Amino acid sequence: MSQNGAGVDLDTSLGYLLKEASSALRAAMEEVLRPLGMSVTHYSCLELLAQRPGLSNSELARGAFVTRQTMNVLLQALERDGYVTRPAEAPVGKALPARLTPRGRRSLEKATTAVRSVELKMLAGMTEAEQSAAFRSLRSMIHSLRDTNAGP
Amino acid sequence: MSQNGAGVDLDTSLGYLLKEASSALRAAMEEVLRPLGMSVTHYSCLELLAQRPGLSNSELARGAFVTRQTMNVLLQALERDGYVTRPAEAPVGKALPARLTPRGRRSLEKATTAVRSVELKMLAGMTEAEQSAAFRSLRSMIHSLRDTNAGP
DNA sequence: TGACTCATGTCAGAATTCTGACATACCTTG
DNA sequence: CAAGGTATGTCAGAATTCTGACATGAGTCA
Repeated sequence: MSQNGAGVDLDTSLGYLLKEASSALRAAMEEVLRPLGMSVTHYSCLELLAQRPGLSNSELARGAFVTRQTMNVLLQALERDGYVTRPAEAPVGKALPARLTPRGRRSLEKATTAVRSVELKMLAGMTEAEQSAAFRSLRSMIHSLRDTNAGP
Repeated sequence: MSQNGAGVDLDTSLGYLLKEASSALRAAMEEVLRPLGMSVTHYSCLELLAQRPGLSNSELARGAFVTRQTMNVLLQALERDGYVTRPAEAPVGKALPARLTPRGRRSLEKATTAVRSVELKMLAGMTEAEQSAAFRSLRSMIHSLRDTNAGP
């Protein structure tokens, strides 16, 4: 085990561990959201709108790490089901600012409770200092990976 | 900004940061693997086989965080194109141990070089101690999230 | 003013991944 | 030994997500 020195060695690869953790988190979130009939992207969209009302479709897409097109499909469904409202015309440009309806806010409440339990479980076993260290590490990774090829 | 105390607050959520980092890593890997005509799952499969020859389809699926069915589709393509070989009959049970062909090994070499550059870029700006801390943090998160509902 | 660039919303089709289901093989338990 | 439980490979269809493309609105610059 862990004999290969030339490769990337999955056992000691931070990238692999990152994917593993992310996968575990996603699975845990899906598990608690399924009883509420909500997907992770679905929840992410509502949570983003709760914290930053008026985000456009494209901004929501970036915040949820999906494409504009995917978020558009979701937003249309959320709008049709009365969780979200968008003006018929753009106040400026083409961007339509989306907002939660009372129904959307109510739906989000339960989901937030469920998701927070997952987040707490994930943080269990880590001291405050370790959590800070994790936070800094992830921020550093994200920063280093940004603009992979920003050459001339 | 960060005014909401009731929600999960994306700006301070380790879960959100985890997803962001994972997303950035995946994008960076896709970028360097695309010129080689290889997807991330494609690469993951080859890397797994290089480090643990004889893994079965199901084991590869778990290692690459996809379903058996998805990995099966990939494996059949890899076998058809001569990157991987599997015996016609299972030596024991139903599991077919897969192995890299010389061609598969050669293909993996270039990919590994590309992926390692991404991993190094991701680690840039972190001290050895910080890397260790990140490693421990991620391990802790994974452990805490395992077996969410293992109750009776 | 006019040409150019960039971001956005949206439609349509393709590609990928997943869920459901079935048959088979091993292992445990009584 | 028989029965139940678990794991595997695989097929088929559904659902999700992505890529490609187009038109529109706003800002930039000569």
